[in-house]
Amino acid sequence: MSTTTAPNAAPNPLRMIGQANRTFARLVDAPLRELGFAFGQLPVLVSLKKRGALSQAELARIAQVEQPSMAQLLNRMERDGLVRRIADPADARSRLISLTDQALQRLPQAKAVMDAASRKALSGFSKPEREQLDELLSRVTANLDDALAALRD
Amino acid sequence: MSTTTAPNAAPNPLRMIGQANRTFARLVDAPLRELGFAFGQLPVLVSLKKRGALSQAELARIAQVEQPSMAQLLNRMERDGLVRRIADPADARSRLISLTDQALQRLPQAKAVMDAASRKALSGFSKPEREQLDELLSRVTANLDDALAALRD
DNA sequence: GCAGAATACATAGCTACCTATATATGTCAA
DNA sequence: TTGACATATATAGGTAGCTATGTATTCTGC
Repeated sequence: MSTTTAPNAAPNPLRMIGQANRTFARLVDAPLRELGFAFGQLPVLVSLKKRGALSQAELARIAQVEQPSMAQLLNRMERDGLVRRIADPADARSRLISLTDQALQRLPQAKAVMDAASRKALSGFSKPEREQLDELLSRVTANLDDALAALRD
Repeated sequence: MSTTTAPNAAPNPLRMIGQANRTFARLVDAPLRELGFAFGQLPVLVSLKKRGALSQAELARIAQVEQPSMAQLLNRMERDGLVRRIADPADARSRLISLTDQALQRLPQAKAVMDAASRKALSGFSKPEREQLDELLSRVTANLDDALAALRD
């Protein structure tokens, strides 16, 4: 009946999800910071590398965060020399975001850090188990997205 | 080849975990706020109800957050009249945290909000699927905790 | 061709985490 | 019994998200 490892009885999956998320972020924080990056920036960096210059709105949609969250993230990234915002010739409201050379050069190392942490998170998982986890998690996120969308009516 | 629902190709489980966590928090945010509570407070509230007055350090351990995170959370909870800090007669460094009557009265409704959101998140899951998810997630969190502990040597 | 709706972004202010570091108290061993 | 270490909390400053709201531009229907 001891609870040395699990301080709380109920293994609520949402509690574990929150815990996993924070622990993962802590795990990659220091090595990413050494490279000049931060945890939340990776989806932006990867998308910009893959797809070239994008608008803030597109980046927010890709990263699935709200527009002000993306605006602030890009502010920090611009401040840190990872990203440039240049006026969109086709739309005066918008600016196109693109990677700096520095970001482009160091991105592979950052991806390696993320991949290594992901591998650690899934160590001991067979391929069917990984697939099972992906499937169950995507059903959870779909359910949650539906429930949130139902509120926004 | 359209990507209307999933804007990003790779179904990285850690990405989905982050997404699930944020969507869950957004889902319960408004109803909890209406009750005078917030998302991060629930582990504290539940623990204090179950186990009586506890120190800040114990609460941090239970909620699995760092001590300064818990200190700030308790500051906000005290400000909002949910919690009291009284000097620990046995240790002048410490203060014991306890629930106010207001928090105690409204807590059942807050738990109902959380439970309803959890049920939504897991809707369509059979009992074996829920158990599978719990098991896979607890292995992920254990792996991540181990990896983080390995850094702290 | 223009008024109103929609869109793109910015800003303000909040929660909830984190690391690093400081301060006060307790504990224990020489 | 006192000095060194350990423990409990506080503070400073940062990231990353959120809602609500404001402003500038574009689009659209009449």
